Amino acid sequence: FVLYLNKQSSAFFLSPPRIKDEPDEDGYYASPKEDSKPLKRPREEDDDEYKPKKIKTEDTKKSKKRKQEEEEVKCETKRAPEGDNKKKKQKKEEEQKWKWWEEERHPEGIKWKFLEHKGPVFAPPYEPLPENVKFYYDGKVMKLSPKAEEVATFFAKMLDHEYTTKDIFRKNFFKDWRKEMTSEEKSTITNLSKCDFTQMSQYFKAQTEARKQMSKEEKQKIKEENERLVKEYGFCVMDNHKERIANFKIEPPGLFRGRGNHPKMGMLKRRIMPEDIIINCSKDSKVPPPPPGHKWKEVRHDNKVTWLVSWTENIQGSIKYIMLNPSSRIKGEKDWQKYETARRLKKCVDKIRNQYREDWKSKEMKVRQRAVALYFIDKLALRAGNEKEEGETADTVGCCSLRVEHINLHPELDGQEYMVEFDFLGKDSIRYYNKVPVEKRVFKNLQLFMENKQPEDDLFDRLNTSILNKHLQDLMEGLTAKVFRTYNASITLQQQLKELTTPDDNIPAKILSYNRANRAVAILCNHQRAPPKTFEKSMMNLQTKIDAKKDQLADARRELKSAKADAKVRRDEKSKKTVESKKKAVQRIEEQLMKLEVQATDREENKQIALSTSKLNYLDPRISVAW
DNA sequence: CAGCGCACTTAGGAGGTTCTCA
DNA sequence: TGAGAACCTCCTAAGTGCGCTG
Repeated sequence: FVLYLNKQSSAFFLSPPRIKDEPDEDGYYASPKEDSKPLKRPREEDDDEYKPKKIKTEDTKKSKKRKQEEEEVKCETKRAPEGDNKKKKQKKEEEQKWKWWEEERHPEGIKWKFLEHKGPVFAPPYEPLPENVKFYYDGKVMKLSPKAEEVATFFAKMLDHEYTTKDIFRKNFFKDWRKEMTSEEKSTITNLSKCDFTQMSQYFKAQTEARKQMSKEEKQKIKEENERLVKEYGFCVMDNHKERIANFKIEPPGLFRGRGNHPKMGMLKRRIMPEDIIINCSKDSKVPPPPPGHKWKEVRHDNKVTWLVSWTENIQGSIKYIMLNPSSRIKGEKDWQKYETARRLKKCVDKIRNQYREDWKSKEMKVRQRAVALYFIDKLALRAGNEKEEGETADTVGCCSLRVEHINLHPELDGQEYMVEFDFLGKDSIRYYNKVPVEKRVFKNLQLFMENKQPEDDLFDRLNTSILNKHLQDLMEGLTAKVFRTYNASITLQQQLKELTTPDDNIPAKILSYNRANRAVAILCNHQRAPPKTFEKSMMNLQTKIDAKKDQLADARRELKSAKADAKVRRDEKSKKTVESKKKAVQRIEEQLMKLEVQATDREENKQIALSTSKLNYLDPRISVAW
């Protein structure tokens, strides 16, 4: 079953249950028996460590003992006298007793004690085009300076992409390209439309093709070379453990590809040099040397953060980081904490729901807006919706940043009362479109919030994420808007799995059920994907197969019928046997048909839905394991 | 309490690799 | 065995949320 889960969540299967991982009163996270044993994480300094194949289980006695100890800690906490400060202090002490596999936990805020790494891998230097690949301006051959040529190749490589037809993209690109030109080039090249990149484009296409056509040995060689690079730079040592680094390669230069309608699309992402790089490692480690003839921007020793390398990117001026792989302790632990917070929310979510329902009646506008927004976040799993700088990014919104133009109120629609129609672009400019019936009070409140406002005005003008999260913090320690998404995603999976699966289903049916449960979550979270380019065709192929199977089935049935009739007349062993084999054939074909139909359903339902994001980030893996 | 910087999580697309089935 | 589908990994953009400052 582990195969159905993304490998990147694998840290979970290896993490010892530090507090009781037992089902609560509703059977939430009911674990199989084996699950209660602590699982040992192989810690040899092994090249394969990041994808451990064997999971050793610790001996049961020891685990029982540990469990008892943890239980005692818990009980003590429970018996502890009330009083916030004391409670908090005790909680901190309790936290300090937790272990990440027989290890001391760091004091709060400290992320590591020792960190050593080899530094980043820089993008390969630019290789000038061969002489025979020409660039034409206004129909005439033109030899570009290396710098201008490099930037031109970025554009040429994207020529087939829709991006290069967009006005903003072209404008931004041309502006930044001109900055890289010599004054001579600048005076000649004044119009992008007169630039002919086709030879460059063809050259790169030929290269891609050649790469595809390479022999097995050559491909193997490249693969080995990559593996060597990973071996050398892809790992670091953090607190006695060798850990895999997620992105040890510095992003190569290129043209910025924003998502959606991004005002900066096409701008030049400049090459990152060692002089841009900040190295973070521990004082007592071997500091990675900068490339010969270069210097780092800075070397620091900050153990309150998890990153190894950072630099400032030139498009938005934001900081980029090199951090560890999801299989690392530091990421896995954080991930686990996230799901534990979601589990804590489960315990008080009813109270919170009652509270926000009460708040819909509040005399204070601010409180009402907060309550309605929270209702949306809870019911529809919307994102928080931080403010963003206007004109710097694509125009997308979340809950708190919804504008009047993003919703439509229908007192009645499709035979239902109090319908709200949402239509806005969310993260990554993915459209959120949904029609939902809401409670009358919510509907009336929305009417109130929209009164005397322009379409481009904020729906929740007295609210932002910081106000909302401060309120949530008061309701439960560690509660923020995003916790609702995690909680509702995981609980939906659990409920759907329970509802959709029957123990005696066959395997394809169970897979379909699991995918359907996963799909319910993906729909809730609005995780979409572009339908595969060959979707229609592949669907048609499948349908042809199904039709053929159906014909085959009809034939087989007919044959069975005639065999039966035959057997009735002849009454001999041979004809009886024929009937039996024909029967089996019908059965087999029926099964095959069923399998195909299940496949078709699964694929059709999955056309525009991406299951991976929820699997990776929202579904507590323990639910899947338990199922 | 606004505004900003920083750190970290969540996201879809591209493109390569592996699997499946006729 | 080969084509096409499915899957996986990498890449990097785009979110969330916290803490500091004035």
